Amino acid sequence: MTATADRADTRHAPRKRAGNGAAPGNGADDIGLDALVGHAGYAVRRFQIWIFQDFIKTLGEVDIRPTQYSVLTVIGANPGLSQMAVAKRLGIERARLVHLLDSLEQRKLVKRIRSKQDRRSHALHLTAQGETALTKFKRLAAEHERHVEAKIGKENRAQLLRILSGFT
Amino acid sequence: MTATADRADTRHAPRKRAGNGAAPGNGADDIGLDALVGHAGYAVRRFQIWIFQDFIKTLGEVDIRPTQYSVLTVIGANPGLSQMAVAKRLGIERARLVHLLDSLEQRKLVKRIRSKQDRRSHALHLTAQGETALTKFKRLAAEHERHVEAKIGKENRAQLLRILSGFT
DNA sequence: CGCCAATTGTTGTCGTCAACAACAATCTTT
DNA sequence: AAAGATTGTTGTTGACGACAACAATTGGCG
Repeated sequence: MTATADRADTRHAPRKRAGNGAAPGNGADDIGLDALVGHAGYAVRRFQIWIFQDFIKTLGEVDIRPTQYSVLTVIGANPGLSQMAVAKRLGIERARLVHLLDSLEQRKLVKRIRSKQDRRSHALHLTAQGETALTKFKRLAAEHERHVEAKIGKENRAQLLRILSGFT
Repeated sequence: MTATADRADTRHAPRKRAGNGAAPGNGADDIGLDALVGHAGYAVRRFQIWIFQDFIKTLGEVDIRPTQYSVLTVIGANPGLSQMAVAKRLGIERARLVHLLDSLEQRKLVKRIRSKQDRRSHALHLTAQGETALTKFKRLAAEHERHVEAKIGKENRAQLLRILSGFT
């Protein structure tokens, strides 16, 4: 399988840049993304990764991840909701919410109370400890939000929220 | 799932009915997100999920996912890159890129060629089949992009790209 | 030159997350 | 009462990111 010295020279197409010999030393700094630029999904994905990493880092001292935070705030604002309602509202699989709540309940932040009206469902509430913790989480989340402002600009962040307001 | 074009349910404060009786029948339509509104990360996450789902669905007939598409476009625009360079440029773990390329190479869209300059690295190229396939993928991706425009508005999409241009 | 560190691709593990499927308990409908 | 739907739960699958370890190869440096 060696040989093939001639290689037929497939020079018919790409007159782009970067020849044929892999450029490992290339620091990836001058690689053109070309067609990728102009794709909303790509930019949004990269931005979302950045935002989540900053959120996780900023709320790192309290060990709260974005999804956990969203669950806590929704329960805090609407005590007594069922797991189904929370899952539907946040776009989480109810199977996934089970594990999230297991963790939050173990940490004494949330409690599940069997509903008397519908004994299939659980009424979700914050514990007293959970309430005080949530206020701290919100303070840290606000700090994270300021990081976002510092990153893209206050005005741009406001426009972003306006543009995406339909997805909340 | 269902579109739910616009659902501006900006109801004010949710009566914190401390009732302990879970409301399972609640269609989650009138649950206040409260504190969650105003968090850039939440809006961006929901938007990104929507975008990816539309991308996957629109490119479903050719079975190409967003990450695969990004790899193909980068290789197509910069033939001969090493795996390391591609991984670094797209923010993908090089370990992850291995599997992506295994799949794309199996589908005869990409080929790895041992570099003569640095025999550790592979020069990545599109196959002839891969080139023609990519033009079709780009056509479908453009269609997806039009879906985004239809969803948030042409002007808003342009602003979004401008705001997030620093993350590409 | 020869040895040691770094790089590249690869394999493997672990944890997160979305999408499903199946199930018991419980409601709702008929 | 029987049939069907809903709720919470468990489990599986697959995409994805973060690491760690490894062989082959390259480059640096004495």
